[in-house]
Amino acid sequence: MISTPKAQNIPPEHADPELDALVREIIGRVADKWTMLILETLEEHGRLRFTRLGQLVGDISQKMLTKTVRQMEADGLVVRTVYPVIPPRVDYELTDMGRSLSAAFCGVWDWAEQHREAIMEARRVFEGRGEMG
Amino acid sequence: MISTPKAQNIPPEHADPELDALVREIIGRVADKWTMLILETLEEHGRLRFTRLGQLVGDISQKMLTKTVRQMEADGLVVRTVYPVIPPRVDYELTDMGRSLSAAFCGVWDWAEQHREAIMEARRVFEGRGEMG
DNA sequence: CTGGATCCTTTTCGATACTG
DNA sequence: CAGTATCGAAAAGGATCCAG
Repeated sequence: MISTPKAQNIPPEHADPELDALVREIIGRVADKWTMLILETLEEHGRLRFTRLGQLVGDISQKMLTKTVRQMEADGLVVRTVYPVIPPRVDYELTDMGRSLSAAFCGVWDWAEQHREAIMEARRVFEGRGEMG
Repeated sequence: MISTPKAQNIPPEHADPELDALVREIIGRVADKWTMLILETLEEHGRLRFTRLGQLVGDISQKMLTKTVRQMEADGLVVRTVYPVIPPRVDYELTDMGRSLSAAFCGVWDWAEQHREAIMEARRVFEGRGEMG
């Protein structure tokens, strides 16, 4: 690990180490492939059942779907509604906070779509220079 | 893995499976904790040397810093400048594309800062309900 | 100083089997 | 249907040593 000597000239607004650590932790959870995909799917399709959500997300294992959606529920991004019926039925839906995060991620999705060709080209150039494996 | 039967009513603009896969792959790479932190650090501080970049990013090992920054270079997000001096000096700087991605992520950083209290509260409530380990 | 190479631990993830 | 439990493969990540 790289040593951080004294954190010298940090601007006052970024000075609080605990707050910064919390924001980092949140980013670490939310800036996740599956979280983003599930967020987008629920934003687009609204309330969904477990299996249907998995189908629409795409290549996600049931294990990761369960885990991610639970974490999102714990963070207040989705609400989980269990119907006491047989066979069981569980619906997932974004909260207002979940929708606001989805909106915040819109810029990243747009960026990815708009720059996909430039990225492919950059990779070709990099490959051609013979660097990396 | 959850089976995706036929992908029935997908809107035409999201129909291309190859394009969608590519955008997904890009999201998978940029929606990464280290990538976001390095992006932010370079956006805020401008051109930086390897060690200094690591210090400013924070708790990152040299291995992950090297790996992430190489990947970002391959994708055209940063330029790496090697000075033929002893001891060696290598500078990292965002490209225009890197800066545009940083801008796209701004909304997510703002979201994390603005909702940190709501998230903590949601976690307390969830914990109190006794769900999850 | 900037990493590459190596070893080792931890975490992630998928596949499978099983339950209410 | 909506999970939980478990196993093993694979990837992420850290620590250390070494070279140009």
